[in-house]
Amino acid sequence: MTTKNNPSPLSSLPSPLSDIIAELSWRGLINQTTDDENLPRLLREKSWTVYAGFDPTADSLHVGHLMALMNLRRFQQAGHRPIAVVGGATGMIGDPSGKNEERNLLSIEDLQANIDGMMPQLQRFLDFDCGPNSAVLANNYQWLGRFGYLEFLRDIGKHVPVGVMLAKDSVRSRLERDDVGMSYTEFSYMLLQAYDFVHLYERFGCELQVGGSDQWGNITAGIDLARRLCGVQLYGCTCPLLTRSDGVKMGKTESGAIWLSAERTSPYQFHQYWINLDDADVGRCLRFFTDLGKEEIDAVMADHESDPGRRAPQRRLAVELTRLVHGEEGLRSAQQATEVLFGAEIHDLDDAQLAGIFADVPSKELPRATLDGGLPIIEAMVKSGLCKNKSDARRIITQGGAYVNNRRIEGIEAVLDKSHLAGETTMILRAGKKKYALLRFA
RNA sequence: GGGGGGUUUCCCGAGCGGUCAAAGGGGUCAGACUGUAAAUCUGAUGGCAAUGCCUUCGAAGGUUCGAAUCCUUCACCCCCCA
Repeated sequence: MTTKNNPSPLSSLPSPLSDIIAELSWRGLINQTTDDENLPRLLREKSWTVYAGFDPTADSLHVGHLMALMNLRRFQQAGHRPIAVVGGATGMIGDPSGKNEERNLLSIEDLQANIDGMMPQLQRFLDFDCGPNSAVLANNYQWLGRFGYLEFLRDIGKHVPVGVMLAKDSVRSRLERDDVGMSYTEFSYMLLQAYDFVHLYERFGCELQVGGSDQWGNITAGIDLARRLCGVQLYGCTCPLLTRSDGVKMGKTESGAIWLSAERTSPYQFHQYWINLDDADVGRCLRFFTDLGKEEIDAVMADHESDPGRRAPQRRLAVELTRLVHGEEGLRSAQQATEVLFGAEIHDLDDAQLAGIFADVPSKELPRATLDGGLPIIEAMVKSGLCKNKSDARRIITQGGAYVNNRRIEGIEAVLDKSHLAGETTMILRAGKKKYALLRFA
């Protein structure tokens, strides 16, 4: 996160207790609920407390977490109270749901670092100062950490039939495989999450848990436990797993996940990811990830039909999401870099533009003297990080994919000198259509 | 315990003494067309001081002028009979 803690305004709140299920439903955000019949009505009758959990598997959230986060946010906008739970305890165990092999345990230090990284990100999406439905941020280590093993077995484990646990998808799919197994530790994971739900019910009156479709088993485990332990009926609601039209998990690229932290994925890269989204996916993403209403999304998509070349929905999506995740500042720098890089041939850059670009686009600094004798283009491509070695650079140049300041370089013998500087000290290299890097000669 | 099959370049998968940096496909990358889209077409896809040199075909040795290909040992995987 580049900018401060000002979650974008929730002032445009729909009137309290609008029909949240209907809202999620037209957005395509409901995979299943535990009570299709009554939940919509119940959620209109009073303000609920709703929770979603996030295990600290990395020091940043990524696009894959966005759905659940936006869900919590929408519940808050609809007048409910969201609780974002960081899995300080559950993260120590590892959720087997959706995983096809046993995971390595994280060290306590790593876990803490991950929690520290995720907390402020979670805060961006929710409003912590809006009266009775102000968001709550919690760490389940606070209540799970103090449990003794025997105590847990007596108080919690006694109420959970193993038959039911074995029937859960997350367990069954693992047991059916003969190449991997499942440890007792991971098997127990669902009990911890089940108890989370019970605890949040007792402590905050939380009656609804939301999450991805892979969380269904864990959510229903919590509901069962609450029924046995407290004699109450809790509810669950899952959203679909988000994949792109080509089957790849949304937010995954060749080079890894798209993160929400500016250190891992710069605002520019983040912005670019959405700009480059397939036409086939962009409509869904607008519904999933933005606060835009139905009319507005329909309008943008209609615009796209009549003039696809403008790629209005991708641009709109990129703007909305970059602003939400990186703030106005991050958005501005991403847009500025985009404008310069994807514009025409680059001649003169002013300092303001440079500052914006340098923050975000991969850049390398080289001694100014490098230019005196001339810098072979092959070397420049490698030094900038655009090409992984000289053969690679040769290939790209030969095939016509190398550009300096948006002007194609012809011939692998080309040598760069001061005349190639786009500004005082900077050259803009490009490999292919959209991979940029800056070289600064200081 | 006995018998058989396998391990190949990012992945799948051919090759079974020289013509093998290794077919084919997938992926990836670049180009053309477009729209920083998709589809399609074209090309590239071990490295380097580059018409040559070096490293690669599970690991280590060996045979040979020459080994991914043959032999030996080891490791891992699969199948069949116990």
